Amino acid sequence: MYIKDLAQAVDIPISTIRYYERKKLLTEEHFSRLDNNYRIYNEQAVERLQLIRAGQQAGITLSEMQAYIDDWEDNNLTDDDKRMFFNAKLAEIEDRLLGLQQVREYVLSKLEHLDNEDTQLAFNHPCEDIK
Amino acid sequence: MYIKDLAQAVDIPISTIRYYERKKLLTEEHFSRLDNNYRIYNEQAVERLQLIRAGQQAGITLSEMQAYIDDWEDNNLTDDDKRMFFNAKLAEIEDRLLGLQQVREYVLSKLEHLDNEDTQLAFNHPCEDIK
DNA sequence: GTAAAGTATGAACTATAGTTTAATGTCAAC
DNA sequence: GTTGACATTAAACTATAGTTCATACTTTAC
Repeated sequence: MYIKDLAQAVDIPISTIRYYERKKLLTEEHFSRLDNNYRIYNEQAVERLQLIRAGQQAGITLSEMQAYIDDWEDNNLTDDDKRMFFNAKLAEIEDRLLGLQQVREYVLSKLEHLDNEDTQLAFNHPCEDIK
Repeated sequence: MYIKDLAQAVDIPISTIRYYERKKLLTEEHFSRLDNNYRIYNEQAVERLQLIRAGQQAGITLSEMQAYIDDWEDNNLTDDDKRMFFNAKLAEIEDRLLGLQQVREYVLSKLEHLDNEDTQLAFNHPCEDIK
C-alpha cells in the first residue's frame, strides 16, 4: 500500500502521515521501503492511524498517545505497572466522558430552550437569559 | 473583584484572562477600571469564563466562540441559525463521545488481556468490571 | 521608607498539530 | 525522451492557545 492509498484509506493527508512518522507514531512495524525508497504500508498502519484519530476524538494529544504506546511497547513494565497505567488512563477517560456528556446536556438544554422560546413567543413572554 | 480573585474563582490563570481580553472574549461589559488602572471584574466575567471553558470542552475554538458571541449579541442570528449551530455542535460532541468510548473499549481490552494472563499464571479471580 | 506583592503593558516565546515549499528522484504513458 | 503524476527530504510557515519576560506603576506590610 503506497502512501497515497493509505491516505485515502484513512482519509488523512499524506503530509500528516509523514508528520506522524516524524513524531514516532508510525514506525518500521507499519511500513517497509522499496528499492526506490518509497514507503509501503501494511494493515497495522491503517489500524494505528484509526487509533490515533479515535484518540484525538477523545481529546488525547499526540504526545500522550506516544507516551502510552511507548509505555506499552516497552517491556520494562511489570503487569502491575501496566494495570496501574491502564487503570489511570481509564479513570481519565471516564472523567472526560462525564465532562463531555455534561456539555452535551448543556447544548441539548439550549436547543430545548430555543424550541420553548418559539412556543412562548406566541404569547409574548419575556425571554430570560440563557445560563 | 480583582483579576486575582477572578482567576481563583474560575481557576484560570491571570495571564489567560488577559489573553482572552486581547481576543475580545472579555470586554467592557465584564470589567471596569479603577483610578489606578486596575481592572475590576463583575459576575458576568465569571459566567463568561465558565462559558468559554464549557465551550472548549465541547470542542469550540476561541475564534468560533468569538464569532458566535458577536453574532449572538448583535442579534444577527435567527432561531434557526442558533438551532443549526447547536445541532452541528451536538453532532461533533456525539462524535467525540464515540471516539472516547472506542478508546475506553481499547483500554479495557488491554486490561482484560492482562488479567487473563494473570488467571493463567496464578489462578487469580476473574477481574470484576472496573468503574 | 523600603521591600514584597499585586497590577499593567507589549513583545517575545512555547507547544501542539499540522501544512507548505523547494529541491530532487522515480515511474508510466505518449 | 519529455511530460505528468507520484515519491522523497528538510526546512520554513501557519494557526491556536496560551505563557513568559521586561519594564514599570501601585498598594500593603513591616
